[in-house]
Amino acid sequence: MTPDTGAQTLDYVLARGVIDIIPKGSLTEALESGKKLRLKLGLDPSKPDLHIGHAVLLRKLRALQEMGHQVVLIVGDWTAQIGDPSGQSVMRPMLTVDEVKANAETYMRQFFHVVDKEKTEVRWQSEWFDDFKLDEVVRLAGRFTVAQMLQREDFRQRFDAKQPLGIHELLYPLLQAYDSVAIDADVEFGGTDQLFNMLVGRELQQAMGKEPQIVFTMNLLVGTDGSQKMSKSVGNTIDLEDPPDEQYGKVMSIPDEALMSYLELATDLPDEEITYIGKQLDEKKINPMDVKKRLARDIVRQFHGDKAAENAEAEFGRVFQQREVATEMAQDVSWGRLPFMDATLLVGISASDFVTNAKQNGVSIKMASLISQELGLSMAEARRLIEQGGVEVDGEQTKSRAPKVKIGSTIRIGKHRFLKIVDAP
RNA sequence: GGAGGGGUGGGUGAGUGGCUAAAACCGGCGGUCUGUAAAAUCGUUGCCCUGACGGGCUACGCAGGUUCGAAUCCUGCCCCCUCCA
Repeated sequence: MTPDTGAQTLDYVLARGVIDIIPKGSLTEALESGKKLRLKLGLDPSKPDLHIGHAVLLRKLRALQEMGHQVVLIVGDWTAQIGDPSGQSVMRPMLTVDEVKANAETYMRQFFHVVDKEKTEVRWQSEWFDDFKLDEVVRLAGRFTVAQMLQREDFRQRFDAKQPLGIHELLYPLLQAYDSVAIDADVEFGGTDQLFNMLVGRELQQAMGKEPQIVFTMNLLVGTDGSQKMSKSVGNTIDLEDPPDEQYGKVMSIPDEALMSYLELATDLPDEEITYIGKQLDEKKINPMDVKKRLARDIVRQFHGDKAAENAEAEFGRVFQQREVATEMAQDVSWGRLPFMDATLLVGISASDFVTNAKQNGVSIKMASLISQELGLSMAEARRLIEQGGVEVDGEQTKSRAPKVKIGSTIRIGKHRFLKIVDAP
Protein backbone atom coordinates (compact mmCIF):
# COMPACT_ATOMS: atom_id res chain seq x y z
CA MET A 1 0.00 0.00 0.00
CA THR A 2 2.82 2.33 0.81
CA PRO A 3 4.24 3.99 -2.24
CA ASP A 4 7.86 3.48 -2.92
CA THR A 5 9.33 6.89 -2.44
CA GLY A 6 12.45 5.51 -0.84
CA ALA A 7 15.58 7.39 -1.53
CA GLN A 8 14.34 10.26 -3.58
CA THR A 9 16.71 13.10 -3.95
CA LEU A 10 15.73 16.63 -3.16
CA ASP A 11 16.31 17.70 -6.74
CA TYR A 12 13.96 15.01 -7.92
CA VAL A 13 11.24 15.92 -5.47
CA LEU A 14 11.42 19.57 -6.40
CA ALA A 15 11.33 18.94 -10.12
CA ARG A 16 9.31 15.91 -11.03
CA GLY A 17 5.83 16.91 -12.13
CA VAL A 18 6.37 20.36 -10.69
CA ILE A 19 5.23 23.36 -12.64
CA ASP A 20 6.32 26.16 -10.43
CA ILE A 21 7.50 27.06 -6.97
CA ILE A 22 6.77 30.63 -5.95
CA PRO A 23 8.94 32.46 -5.13
CA LYS A 24 11.58 30.65 -7.14
CA GLY A 25 14.20 28.92 -5.09
CA SER A 26 12.40 29.67 -1.87
CA LEU A 27 11.64 26.09 -1.09
CA THR A 28 15.17 24.85 -1.52
CA GLU A 29 16.22 27.54 0.88
CA ALA A 30 13.55 26.66 3.39
CA LEU A 31 14.35 22.97 3.19
CA GLU A 32 18.01 23.60 3.70
CA SER A 33 17.33 25.79 6.72
CA GLY A 34 16.58 22.63 8.64
CA LYS A 35 13.21 23.88 9.79
CA LYS A 36 10.35 21.41 9.97
CA LEU A 37 7.97 22.80 7.39
CA ARG A 38 4.19 22.81 7.58
CA LEU A 39 2.96 21.52 4.24
CA LYS A 40 -0.63 22.37 3.52
CA LEU A 41 -2.97 20.53 1.25
CA GLY A 42 -6.63 21.39 1.24
CA LEU A 43 -9.13 18.91 -0.11
CA ASP A 44 -12.80 19.61 -0.57
CA PRO A 45 -14.88 16.59 0.23
CA SER A 46 -17.29 17.51 -2.50
CA LYS A 47 -17.13 14.14 -4.19
CA PRO A 48 -16.89 10.75 -2.52
CA ASP A 49 -13.64 9.42 -3.97
CA LEU A 50 -10.04 10.38 -4.44
CA HIS A 51 -8.47 9.45 -7.75
CA ILE A 52 -4.94 9.09 -9.06
CA GLY A 53 -5.00 12.73 -10.11
CA HIS A 54 -5.08 13.58 -6.42
CA ALA A 55 -2.41 10.98 -5.83
CA VAL A 56 0.07 13.06 -7.81
CA LEU A 57 0.01 15.59 -5.00
CA LEU A 58 -0.28 13.03 -2.25
CA ARG A 59 2.82 11.23 -3.42
CA LYS A 60 4.72 14.47 -3.40
CA LEU A 61 3.63 15.10 0.15
CA ARG A 62 4.63 11.62 1.12
CA ALA A 63 8.11 12.18 -0.22
CA LEU A 64 8.54 15.39 1.75
CA GLN A 65 7.10 13.72 4.79
CA GLU A 66 9.83 11.14 4.55
CA MET A 67 12.25 14.02 4.74
CA GLY A 68 10.83 14.97 8.07
CA HIS A 69 8.24 17.60 7.31
CA GLN A 70 4.77 18.05 8.66
CA VAL A 71 1.77 17.52 6.42
CA VAL A 72 -1.34 19.42 7.34
CA LEU A 73 -4.47 18.17 5.66
CA ILE A 74 -7.29 20.65 5.55
CA VAL A 75 -10.71 19.10 5.26
CA GLY A 76 -12.56 21.76 3.35
CA ASP A 77 -15.93 21.18 4.88
CA TRP A 78 -16.93 24.78 4.37
CA THR A 79 -15.49 25.33 0.92
CA ALA A 80 -16.96 22.02 -0.22
CA GLN A 81 -20.36 23.47 0.42
CA ILE A 82 -19.58 26.39 -1.83
CA GLY A 83 -18.06 24.18 -4.47
CA ASP A 84 -14.74 25.12 -5.94
CA PRO A 85 -15.45 26.89 -9.16
CA SER A 86 -11.92 26.26 -10.45
CA GLY A 87 -12.02 25.22 -14.05
CA GLN A 88 -15.76 25.11 -14.03
CA SER A 89 -17.71 27.25 -16.39
CA VAL A 90 -20.87 27.14 -14.38
CA MET A 91 -22.01 27.51 -10.83
CA ARG A 92 -22.11 24.40 -8.79
CA PRO A 93 -24.91 23.42 -6.50
CA MET A 94 -24.09 23.80 -2.84
CA LEU A 95 -23.74 20.59 -0.87
CA THR A 96 -25.37 19.89 2.44
CA VAL A 97 -23.43 19.43 5.66
CA ASP A 98 -24.31 15.74 5.79
CA GLU A 99 -23.09 15.03 2.28
CA VAL A 100 -19.85 16.76 3.06
CA LYS A 101 -19.35 14.80 6.26
CA ALA A 102 -19.92 11.48 4.57
CA ASN A 103 -17.53 12.34 1.76
CA ALA A 104 -14.90 13.50 4.22
CA GLU A 105 -14.87 10.07 5.84
CA THR A 106 -13.92 8.28 2.67
CA TYR A 107 -11.49 11.02 1.72
CA MET A 108 -9.47 10.61 4.86
CA ARG A 109 -9.30 6.86 4.56
CA GLN A 110 -8.13 7.13 0.98
CA PHE A 111 -5.74 9.95 1.72
CA PHE A 112 -3.84 7.75 4.10
CA HIS A 113 -3.40 5.04 1.51
CA VAL A 114 -0.62 7.28 0.28
CA VAL A 115 0.28 9.76 2.98
CA ASP A 116 1.65 8.68 6.34
CA LYS A 117 -1.10 9.13 8.88
CA GLU A 118 1.30 9.36 11.79
CA LYS A 119 3.00 12.37 10.31
CA THR A 120 -0.15 14.20 9.34
CA GLU A 121 -2.15 16.80 11.15
CA VAL A 122 -5.79 16.84 10.12
CA ARG A 123 -7.69 20.06 10.49
CA TRP A 124 -11.28 20.83 9.63
CA GLN A 125 -12.21 24.24 8.32
CA SER A 126 -15.19 24.22 10.63
CA GLU A 127 -12.72 24.54 13.51
CA TRP A 128 -12.30 28.18 12.62
CA PHE A 129 -15.13 29.03 10.26
CA ASP A 130 -17.95 27.79 12.48
CA ASP A 131 -17.19 30.62 14.85
CA PHE A 132 -16.89 33.30 12.24
CA LYS A 133 -19.17 36.24 12.82
CA LEU A 134 -20.52 38.34 10.03
CA ASP A 135 -18.19 41.21 10.83
CA GLU A 136 -15.22 38.92 10.41
CA VAL A 137 -16.50 37.71 7.07
CA VAL A 138 -17.01 41.25 5.90
CA ARG A 139 -13.59 42.31 7.10
CA LEU A 140 -12.00 39.37 5.32
CA ALA A 141 -13.85 40.18 2.11
CA GLY A 142 -12.87 43.82 2.50
CA ARG A 143 -9.22 42.99 2.11
CA PHE A 144 -9.70 42.21 -1.55
CA THR A 145 -11.30 43.90 -4.50
CA VAL A 146 -13.50 42.52 -7.22
CA ALA A 147 -10.83 43.49 -9.72
CA GLN A 148 -8.37 41.29 -7.88
CA MET A 149 -10.72 38.36 -7.97
CA LEU A 150 -11.34 38.89 -11.64
CA GLN A 151 -7.70 38.29 -12.32
CA ARG A 152 -8.56 34.70 -11.98
CA GLU A 153 -8.97 33.30 -15.46
CA ASP A 154 -12.19 31.38 -15.03
CA PHE A 155 -13.90 34.16 -13.08
CA ARG A 156 -12.84 36.63 -15.72
CA GLN A 157 -14.17 34.48 -18.52
CA ARG A 158 -17.50 33.90 -16.93
CA PHE A 159 -17.80 37.55 -16.06
CA ASP A 160 -16.97 38.65 -19.58
CA ALA A 161 -19.29 36.09 -21.08
CA LYS A 162 -22.08 37.41 -18.83
CA GLN A 163 -22.40 34.00 -17.24
CA PRO A 164 -23.72 33.83 -13.71
CA LEU A 165 -20.99 34.29 -11.15
CA GLY A 166 -22.09 33.94 -7.55
CA ILE A 167 -20.77 36.27 -4.90
CA HIS A 168 -20.25 33.25 -2.67
CA GLU A 169 -17.95 31.92 -5.36
CA LEU A 170 -15.76 34.97 -5.03
CA LEU A 171 -15.50 34.08 -1.37
CA TYR A 172 -14.03 30.70 -2.14
CA PRO A 173 -10.43 31.81 -2.65
CA LEU A 174 -10.63 33.92 0.49
CA LEU A 175 -11.70 31.01 2.65
CA GLN A 176 -8.97 28.83 1.25
CA ALA A 177 -6.51 31.62 1.86
CA TYR A 178 -7.65 32.00 5.41
CA ASP A 179 -6.91 28.33 6.02
CA SER A 180 -3.27 29.11 5.41
CA VAL A 181 -3.44 31.83 8.05
CA ALA A 182 -5.23 29.56 10.49
CA ILE A 183 -2.69 26.79 10.35
CA ASP A 184 0.43 28.81 9.65
CA ALA A 185 1.23 27.09 6.39
CA ASP A 186 4.77 27.29 5.13
CA VAL A 187 4.02 25.70 1.80
CA GLU A 188 0.76 25.06 0.03
CA PHE A 189 0.38 22.34 -2.60
CA GLY A 190 -2.04 22.23 -5.47
CA GLY A 191 -2.60 21.63 -9.14
CA THR A 192 -2.03 24.45 -11.59
CA ASP A 193 -5.74 25.23 -11.35
CA GLN A 194 -5.15 26.22 -7.74
CA LEU A 195 -2.46 28.77 -8.46
CA PHE A 196 -4.68 31.79 -7.99
CA ASN A 197 -6.25 30.59 -4.76
CA MET A 198 -2.86 29.79 -3.30
CA LEU A 199 -1.47 33.16 -4.23
CA VAL A 200 -4.38 34.81 -2.46
CA GLY A 201 -3.24 32.80 0.56
CA ARG A 202 0.16 34.41 0.33
CA GLU A 203 -1.33 37.87 0.17
CA LEU A 204 -3.67 37.30 3.04
CA GLN A 205 -0.95 35.90 5.25
CA GLN A 206 1.19 38.87 4.53
CA ALA A 207 -1.66 41.28 5.16
CA MET A 208 -2.27 39.66 8.49
CA GLY A 209 1.30 39.90 9.57
CA LYS A 210 2.35 36.34 8.87
CA GLU A 211 5.12 34.87 6.83
CA PRO A 212 3.67 34.26 3.34
CA GLN A 213 3.55 30.64 2.26
CA ILE A 214 5.47 29.16 -0.60
CA VAL A 215 3.23 28.10 -3.44
CA PHE A 216 3.92 24.72 -4.97
CA THR A 217 2.05 23.92 -8.18
CA MET A 218 2.01 20.60 -9.93
CA ASN A 219 0.94 19.50 -13.35
CA LEU A 220 -2.57 18.19 -13.65
CA LEU A 221 -3.11 14.63 -14.70
CA VAL A 222 -5.50 14.18 -17.58
CA GLY A 223 -8.34 11.74 -17.25
CA THR A 224 -8.84 8.46 -19.04
CA ASP A 225 -10.26 10.36 -21.99
CA GLY A 226 -6.85 11.91 -22.46
CA SER A 227 -8.14 15.43 -22.95
CA GLN A 228 -9.76 16.91 -19.87
CA LYS A 229 -8.24 17.03 -16.42
CA MET A 230 -9.10 14.05 -14.29
CA SER A 231 -12.25 14.87 -12.44
CA LYS A 232 -15.21 13.12 -10.99
CA SER A 233 -17.68 15.41 -12.63
CA VAL A 234 -16.27 14.61 -16.04
CA GLY A 235 -16.32 10.93 -15.21
CA ASN A 236 -12.82 10.16 -16.40
CA THR A 237 -11.19 9.13 -13.16
CA ILE A 238 -9.18 6.18 -12.00
CA ASP A 239 -10.06 6.00 -8.32
CA LEU A 240 -7.65 4.99 -5.58
CA GLU A 241 -10.13 2.44 -4.37
CA ASP A 242 -11.11 1.04 -7.72
CA PRO A 243 -10.48 -2.70 -7.65
CA PRO A 244 -7.19 -3.84 -9.24
CA ASP A 245 -8.71 -5.19 -12.43
CA GLU A 246 -10.62 -2.00 -12.95
CA GLN A 247 -7.63 0.21 -12.37
CA TYR A 248 -5.60 -1.88 -14.74
CA GLY A 249 -8.28 -1.79 -17.40
CA LYS A 250 -8.80 1.92 -17.08
CA VAL A 251 -5.10 2.60 -17.49
CA MET A 252 -5.02 0.44 -20.60
CA SER A 253 -7.82 2.49 -22.05
CA ILE A 254 -6.06 5.85 -21.90
CA PRO A 255 -5.06 7.28 -25.26
CA ASP A 256 -1.44 6.74 -26.29
CA GLU A 257 -0.90 10.47 -26.30
CA ALA A 258 -1.45 10.65 -22.56
CA LEU A 259 1.09 7.94 -21.83
CA MET A 260 4.14 10.10 -21.25
CA SER A 261 2.32 12.42 -18.93
CA TYR A 262 1.05 9.48 -16.90
CA LEU A 263 4.55 8.07 -16.58
CA GLU A 264 5.80 11.38 -15.33
CA LEU A 265 3.03 12.19 -12.92
CA ALA A 266 1.69 8.88 -11.75
CA THR A 267 4.87 6.87 -11.32
CA ASP A 268 8.33 7.25 -9.91
CA LEU A 269 10.13 5.73 -12.83
CA PRO A 270 13.42 7.59 -13.14
CA ASP A 271 13.45 10.54 -15.52
CA GLU A 272 16.14 9.00 -17.71
CA GLU A 273 14.06 5.92 -18.16
CA ILE A 274 11.01 7.92 -19.11
CA THR A 275 13.00 9.93 -21.60
CA TYR A 276 14.34 6.69 -23.05
CA ILE A 277 10.86 5.23 -23.35
CA GLY A 278 9.69 8.41 -25.03
CA LYS A 279 12.43 8.14 -27.59
CA GLN A 280 11.68 4.52 -28.25
CA LEU A 281 8.04 5.38 -28.75
CA ASP A 282 8.84 8.18 -31.15
CA GLU A 283 11.01 5.88 -33.17
CA LYS A 284 8.36 3.22 -32.98
CA LYS A 285 10.78 0.75 -31.53
CA ILE A 286 8.40 -0.31 -28.84
CA ASN A 287 4.70 -0.96 -28.79
CA PRO A 288 2.77 1.65 -26.81
CA MET A 289 0.67 -1.14 -25.44
CA ASP A 290 3.65 -2.66 -23.70
CA VAL A 291 4.52 0.64 -22.11
CA LYS A 292 0.93 1.02 -21.06
CA LYS A 293 0.98 -2.39 -19.45
CA ARG A 294 3.98 -1.42 -17.46
CA LEU A 295 2.27 1.77 -16.40
CA ALA A 296 -0.88 -0.08 -15.45
CA ARG A 297 1.09 -2.57 -13.41
CA ASP A 298 2.90 0.21 -11.61
CA ILE A 299 -0.26 2.07 -10.75
CA VAL A 300 -2.10 -0.99 -9.50
CA ARG A 301 0.97 -1.90 -7.47
CA GLN A 302 0.93 1.47 -5.75
CA PHE A 303 -2.56 1.04 -4.43
CA HIS A 304 -3.06 -2.69 -4.20
CA GLY A 305 0.40 -4.21 -4.02
CA ASP A 306 2.56 -6.39 -6.26
CA LYS A 307 0.43 -9.44 -6.18
CA ALA A 308 -2.74 -7.67 -7.18
CA ALA A 309 -0.87 -6.00 -10.00
CA GLU A 310 0.32 -9.32 -11.37
CA ASN A 311 -3.10 -10.83 -11.12
CA ALA A 312 -4.71 -7.88 -12.82
CA GLU A 313 -2.27 -8.11 -15.67
CA ALA A 314 -2.78 -11.82 -16.07
CA GLU A 315 -6.52 -11.38 -15.99
CA PHE A 316 -6.33 -8.63 -18.54
CA GLY A 317 -4.31 -10.79 -20.85
CA ARG A 318 -6.71 -13.66 -20.50
CA VAL A 319 -9.87 -11.71 -21.02
CA PHE A 320 -9.02 -9.16 -23.60
CA GLN A 321 -6.07 -10.43 -25.45
CA GLN A 322 -6.83 -14.10 -25.60
CA ARG A 323 -10.54 -13.49 -25.50
CA GLU A 324 -11.00 -16.00 -22.81
CA VAL A 325 -13.70 -15.81 -20.29
CA ALA A 326 -13.18 -13.65 -17.28
CA THR A 327 -12.81 -15.34 -13.97
CA GLU A 328 -11.86 -12.67 -11.54
CA MET A 329 -13.72 -9.73 -12.93
CA ALA A 330 -16.97 -11.55 -12.87
CA GLN A 331 -19.70 -10.67 -10.49
CA ASP A 332 -21.17 -13.80 -8.94
CA VAL A 333 -24.84 -14.57 -9.34
CA SER A 334 -26.33 -17.34 -7.29
CA TRP A 335 -28.38 -19.99 -8.97
CA GLY A 336 -31.31 -19.22 -6.76
CA ARG A 337 -31.55 -15.67 -8.05
CA LEU A 338 -31.83 -16.61 -11.69
CA PRO A 339 -35.02 -15.61 -13.48
CA PHE A 340 -35.98 -18.97 -14.98
CA MET A 341 -37.99 -19.04 -18.13
CA ASP A 342 -40.85 -21.15 -17.00
CA ALA A 343 -41.14 -23.04 -13.77
CA THR A 344 -44.12 -25.08 -14.92
CA LEU A 345 -41.92 -27.33 -17.07
CA LEU A 346 -41.44 -29.46 -14.02
CA VAL A 347 -44.26 -31.79 -15.02
CA GLY A 348 -43.49 -35.42 -14.45
CA ILE A 349 -40.18 -35.18 -12.67
CA SER A 350 -39.43 -34.39 -9.11
CA ALA A 351 -38.23 -30.93 -8.25
CA SER A 352 -34.86 -32.04 -7.02
CA ASP A 353 -34.16 -34.14 -10.12
CA PHE A 354 -35.08 -31.22 -12.26
CA VAL A 355 -32.80 -28.86 -10.44
CA THR A 356 -29.86 -31.21 -10.52
CA ASN A 357 -30.36 -31.78 -14.20
CA ALA A 358 -30.71 -28.07 -14.91
CA LYS A 359 -27.60 -27.14 -13.00
CA GLN A 360 -25.54 -29.56 -15.07
CA ASN A 361 -27.09 -29.33 -18.48
CA GLY A 362 -28.38 -25.83 -18.49
CA VAL A 363 -31.74 -24.20 -18.32
CA SER A 364 -33.23 -21.24 -20.13
CA ILE A 365 -33.34 -17.97 -18.29
CA LYS A 366 -34.77 -14.59 -19.06
CA MET A 367 -31.58 -12.88 -20.04
CA ALA A 368 -32.94 -9.36 -20.09
CA SER A 369 -34.33 -9.70 -16.60
CA LEU A 370 -31.04 -11.07 -15.33
CA ILE A 371 -29.02 -8.24 -16.82
CA SER A 372 -31.45 -5.65 -15.62
CA GLN A 373 -31.56 -7.05 -12.10
CA GLU A 374 -27.83 -7.66 -11.67
CA LEU A 375 -26.45 -4.61 -13.41
CA GLY A 376 -29.11 -2.14 -12.45
CA LEU A 377 -30.07 -1.37 -16.02
CA SER A 378 -33.56 -0.78 -17.28
CA MET A 379 -35.28 -3.57 -19.15
CA ALA A 380 -35.14 -1.51 -22.30
CA GLU A 381 -31.38 -1.14 -21.97
CA ALA A 382 -30.93 -4.83 -21.26
CA ARG A 383 -32.99 -5.82 -24.30
CA ARG A 384 -31.02 -3.43 -26.45
CA LEU A 385 -27.77 -5.02 -25.34
CA ILE A 386 -29.03 -8.45 -26.31
CA GLU A 387 -30.41 -7.30 -29.64
CA GLN A 388 -27.17 -5.61 -30.53
CA GLY A 389 -25.10 -8.67 -29.87
CA GLY A 390 -23.54 -7.38 -26.70
CA VAL A 391 -24.14 -10.57 -24.78
CA GLU A 392 -22.03 -13.72 -24.76
CA VAL A 393 -22.64 -16.87 -22.79
CA ASP A 394 -19.49 -18.90 -22.24
CA GLY A 395 -17.77 -17.15 -25.09
CA GLU A 396 -20.60 -17.55 -27.59
CA GLN A 397 -22.44 -14.49 -28.74
CA THR A 398 -26.16 -14.98 -28.37
CA LYS A 399 -29.04 -12.83 -29.40
CA SER A 400 -31.50 -15.18 -27.80
CA ARG A 401 -33.72 -13.73 -25.10
CA ALA A 402 -33.68 -17.04 -23.31
CA PRO A 403 -30.30 -18.71 -23.60
CA LYS A 404 -29.37 -21.70 -21.49
CA VAL A 405 -26.99 -21.36 -18.61
CA LYS A 406 -25.65 -23.81 -16.06
CA ILE A 407 -23.52 -23.72 -12.97
CA GLY A 408 -20.21 -22.14 -13.84
CA SER A 409 -21.47 -20.31 -16.91
CA THR A 410 -20.02 -16.89 -17.51
CA ILE A 411 -22.05 -14.21 -19.17
CA ARG A 412 -20.33 -11.29 -20.76
CA ILE A 413 -22.27 -8.10 -21.18
CA GLY A 414 -20.65 -5.52 -23.39
CA LYS A 415 -16.94 -5.09 -23.20
CA HIS A 416 -16.17 -5.40 -19.58
CA ARG A 417 -19.03 -6.59 -17.50
CA PHE A 418 -19.26 -10.23 -16.51
CA LEU A 419 -21.63 -12.38 -14.52
CA LYS A 420 -20.78 -15.84 -13.30
CA ILE A 421 -23.36 -18.36 -12.22
CA VAL A 422 -22.45 -19.98 -8.92
CA ASP A 423 -24.10 -22.78 -7.03
CA ALA A 424 -25.77 -21.03 -4.14
CA PRO A 425 -29.33 -20.47 -3.03
C1' G B 1 -38.20 50.11 -9.55
C1' G B 2 -38.64 50.18 -15.32
C1' A B 3 -37.87 47.81 -20.37
C1' G B 4 -36.63 43.53 -23.03
C1' G B 5 -34.91 38.33 -23.70
C1' G B 6 -35.09 33.37 -21.91
C1' G B 7 -36.06 28.42 -19.03
C1' U B 8 -36.84 21.83 -24.01
C1' G B 9 -34.08 15.07 -23.21
C1' G B 10 -26.87 13.73 -19.91
C1' G B 11 -24.94 18.58 -22.69
C1' U B 12 -25.44 22.35 -26.74
C1' G B 13 -29.78 23.56 -29.26
C1' A B 14 -34.25 23.22 -33.11
C1' G B 15 -39.26 23.17 -32.70
C1' U B 16 -44.93 28.03 -31.94
C1' G B 17 -51.73 23.75 -31.84
C1' G B 18 -52.16 17.45 -34.25
C1' C B 19 -47.33 14.28 -38.95
C1' U B 20 -43.17 15.36 -31.86
C1' A B 21 -40.79 10.46 -27.28
C1' A B 22 -39.60 15.63 -29.56
C1' A B 23 -34.62 17.72 -35.50
C1' A B 24 -29.34 18.28 -35.48
C1' C B 25 -24.81 17.98 -33.08
C1' C B 26 -21.97 16.19 -28.77
C1' G B 27 -21.75 12.65 -25.18
C1' G B 28 -23.18 7.52 -23.73
C1' C B 29 -23.96 2.41 -24.95
C1' G B 30 -23.42 -1.90 -28.41
C1' G B 31 -21.35 -4.35 -33.08
C1' U B 32 -17.18 -4.58 -36.68
C1' C B 33 -11.97 -3.48 -36.67
C1' U B 34 -8.16 -3.58 -32.89
C1' G B 35 -3.50 -2.97 -28.74
C1' U B 36 -10.54 -2.74 -24.11
C1' A B 37 -5.65 3.34 -27.36
C1' A B 38 -6.86 6.58 -31.29
C1' A B 39 -9.20 6.85 -35.91
C1' A B 40 -12.96 4.66 -38.96
C1' U B 41 -17.68 2.46 -39.65
C1' C B 42 -22.65 0.52 -38.64
C1' G B 43 -26.45 0.54 -35.07
C1' U B 44 -28.69 2.38 -30.67
C1' U B 45 -29.92 6.08 -26.98
C1' G B 46 -37.32 8.01 -21.73
C1' C B 47 -39.84 3.95 -18.93
C1' C B 48 -43.00 -0.58 -18.70
C1' C B 49 -45.49 -4.99 -21.02
C1' U B 50 -44.79 -8.39 -25.57
C1' G B 51 -41.36 -13.77 -29.04
C1' A B 52 -42.96 -10.32 -32.47
C1' C B 53 -46.96 -7.10 -34.52
C1' G B 54 -48.45 -3.83 -31.10
C1' G B 55 -49.97 -1.51 -26.56
C1' G B 56 -49.50 1.50 -22.12
C1' C B 57 -47.23 5.33 -18.95
C1' U B 58 -44.46 9.54 -18.02
C1' A B 59 -41.67 14.12 -20.33
C1' C B 60 -40.36 20.26 -22.80
C1' G B 61 -39.25 25.57 -15.13
C1' C B 62 -43.92 25.02 -11.48
C1' A B 63 -49.40 25.31 -10.90
C1' G B 64 -53.85 26.00 -13.16
C1' G B 65 -56.88 27.06 -17.69
C1' U B 66 -58.57 27.09 -23.14
C1' U B 67 -59.11 23.06 -26.86
C1' C B 68 -61.46 16.84 -29.54
C1' G B 69 -56.00 17.60 -29.10
C1' A B 70 -50.65 21.83 -26.10
C1' A B 71 -43.56 21.71 -25.58
C1' U B 72 -46.43 25.03 -28.68
C1' C B 73 -52.30 29.47 -26.85
C1' C B 74 -54.06 32.02 -21.90
C1' U B 75 -53.37 33.18 -16.37
C1' G B 76 -50.49 33.11 -11.92
C1' C B 77 -45.86 31.83 -9.64
C1' C B 78 -40.47 30.60 -9.50
C1' C B 79 -35.63 31.11 -11.66
C1' C B 80 -31.82 33.09 -15.17
C1' C B 81 -29.74 36.87 -18.57
C1' U B 82 -29.32 41.96 -20.77
C1' C B 83 -30.10 47.23 -20.68
C1' C B 84 -31.86 51.61 -17.82
C1' A B 85 -32.44 53.72 -12.59
